[in-house]
Amino acid sequence: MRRDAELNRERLVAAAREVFAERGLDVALDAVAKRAGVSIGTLYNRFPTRNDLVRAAFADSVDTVARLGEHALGLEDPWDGFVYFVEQVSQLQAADRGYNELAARGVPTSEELARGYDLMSRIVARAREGGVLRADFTLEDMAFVTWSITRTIEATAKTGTAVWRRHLALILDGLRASAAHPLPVPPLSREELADIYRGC
Amino acid sequence: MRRDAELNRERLVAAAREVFAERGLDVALDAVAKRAGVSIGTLYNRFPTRNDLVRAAFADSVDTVARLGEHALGLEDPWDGFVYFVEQVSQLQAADRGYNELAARGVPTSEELARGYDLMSRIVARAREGGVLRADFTLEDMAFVTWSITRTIEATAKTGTAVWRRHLALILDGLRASAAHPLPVPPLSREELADIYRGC
DNA sequence: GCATAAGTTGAGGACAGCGTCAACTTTGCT
DNA sequence: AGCAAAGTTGACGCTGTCCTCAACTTATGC
Repeated sequence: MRRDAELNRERLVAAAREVFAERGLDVALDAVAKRAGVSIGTLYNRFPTRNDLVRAAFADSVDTVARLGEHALGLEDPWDGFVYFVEQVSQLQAADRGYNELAARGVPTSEELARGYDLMSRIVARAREGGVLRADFTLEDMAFVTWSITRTIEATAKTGTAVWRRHLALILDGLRASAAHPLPVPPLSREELADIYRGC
Repeated sequence: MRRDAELNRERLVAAAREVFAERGLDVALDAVAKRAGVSIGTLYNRFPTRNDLVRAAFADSVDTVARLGEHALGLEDPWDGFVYFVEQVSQLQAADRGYNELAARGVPTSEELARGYDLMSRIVARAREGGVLRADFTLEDMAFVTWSITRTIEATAKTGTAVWRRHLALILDGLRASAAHPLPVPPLSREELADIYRGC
């Protein structure tokens, strides 16, 4: 790739990060091109679909989450690890509208999801086996947590305080083994969830 | 109002109900006009803004919810009443995409909200005083419940089973007094919530 | 039955976002 | 320096939705 092309690519990704964070994933792409100081044609040349751009813009968020997951697994108490992970990810979502929307809708690619799946799977399993997380809670149920927080962050974005923390605390209280009452319906299957995130 | 005008009005409202239920509140309005068998001009003549149409279309949903609320208050056990109400409203949401979106965004009018507020207020207070609903749960916290379910219904709409029931059960488990751990942040104030639903 | 107010119609202007492509500019190799 | 390949540009056509309004149709009271 030519040097100027590489530079423009970087500018575009940086601009996309900013614009997505401020205005969400559905912004008009000219806004990104404009902020990058590059023509719309160049944007399309480099990123033929909006998704290509989204993926590029959030590539390092994926890394961040992976790091958070590793750290969570490093904490001695499994429940603390679980809580830590959920809280930190929610924090990321609260700070970045684009990332929040991404968490709600899912990325239309399974590549990096697989990585996150494995990590979360371990965090959940460990917490469950530790005995504090309720026994009937599955990895797929994490989607409920994410979706919930996602919506509350969205709705309360303009509020001064981080009210989502209150919501999250209420949710977590329902996930403790000590709070558990029988659940009426089986969890989503892995395929169902994958379909949802893929948009089928 | 002339007889034909009245008829067209009814047709439009009926069409709006159907179309909103199927495709959400953001459908192109020609779709509604078309289904009503009426020209787009007539639609705009009768309902100058989209909101006017939405309000008309969901007028009786508001009544339904009121009836559910009354019934909930009639149940002897306060907690059962609370659960009944939340479940039934969620059911309505699951059956009608438009209503689900309405619950998520709020109606840009405070008229009928006031009525719902009063009713929910009583349901929540009674359950709290009954001792099963946690003492630190406020009316405003109900928004968290609604938002959560709203999102899950949306995401899992194409799924065969009513997975939202599982999500709701998890939520409810966190609302019991026996599950309560201290909450980190004060609830939304009534004004904050009103602003959110009004879209400020 | 006729006049007139009430109501309807749908073509069309305004707008916003998408994505393309032929003409132009820049890079970097020789 | 010269040149081919790589890259950039932005005006433009397309699509979809909104909303209006001048011309037309219909209901109703007399």
